[in-house]
Amino acid sequence: MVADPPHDAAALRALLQGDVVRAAAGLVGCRITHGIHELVIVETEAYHQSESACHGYGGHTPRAAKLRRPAGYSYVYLSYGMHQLVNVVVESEQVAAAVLLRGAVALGPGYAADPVPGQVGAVPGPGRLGKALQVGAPHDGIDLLAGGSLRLEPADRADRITGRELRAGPRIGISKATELPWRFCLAGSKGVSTPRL
DNA sequence: CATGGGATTGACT
DNA sequence: GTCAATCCCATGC
Repeated sequence: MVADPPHDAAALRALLQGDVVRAAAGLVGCRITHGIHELVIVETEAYHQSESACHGYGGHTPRAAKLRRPAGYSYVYLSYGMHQLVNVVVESEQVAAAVLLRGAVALGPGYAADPVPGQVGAVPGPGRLGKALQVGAPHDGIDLLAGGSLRLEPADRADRITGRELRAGPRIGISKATELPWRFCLAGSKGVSTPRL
């Protein structure tokens, strides 16, 4: 499997409006920015209401409603009482689905722009990603495609992600629907959490 | 209304 | 490898 992230805003929006699994694969290589904090996404997981590991599984609960936002909105929630996990809501408002951002490589102040092997600024793990981005509860429900302070951006050609090897495997830290290979990561990136694929 | 289990991580044995 | 920290929310009485 080869990484092929969108390189312009229209392609990014179209990706997010489509299938959640393809969106998860396509977000690897895209950037997420919050003020001066800028990350290249290197690991993601797909979650869909049709499978039991998803927060939107099994009906219309308050939590599930957060996954039924328009494509491109954020879903940020507290895990284990201490980690802010960042998701990008995808597909339509009729469907509860989102992509969890699990790993990244930091750009910007103090970091070297080197998303692939040997890099500085690795941000492996969803908890670390939320912290590196400095997001929390106030950032839940934000339109990430609206050009605000917290925003999702297409892949930058300079990052040289397109064409690199993308690996798929089972999702991490869940006990249900573990058979689905819905975790995606950029091979060889130190921004990928353990266990590496 | 009370309870228990996480889409985790870092420190410690 | 094991464990605690810490809180939202789904589930069950």
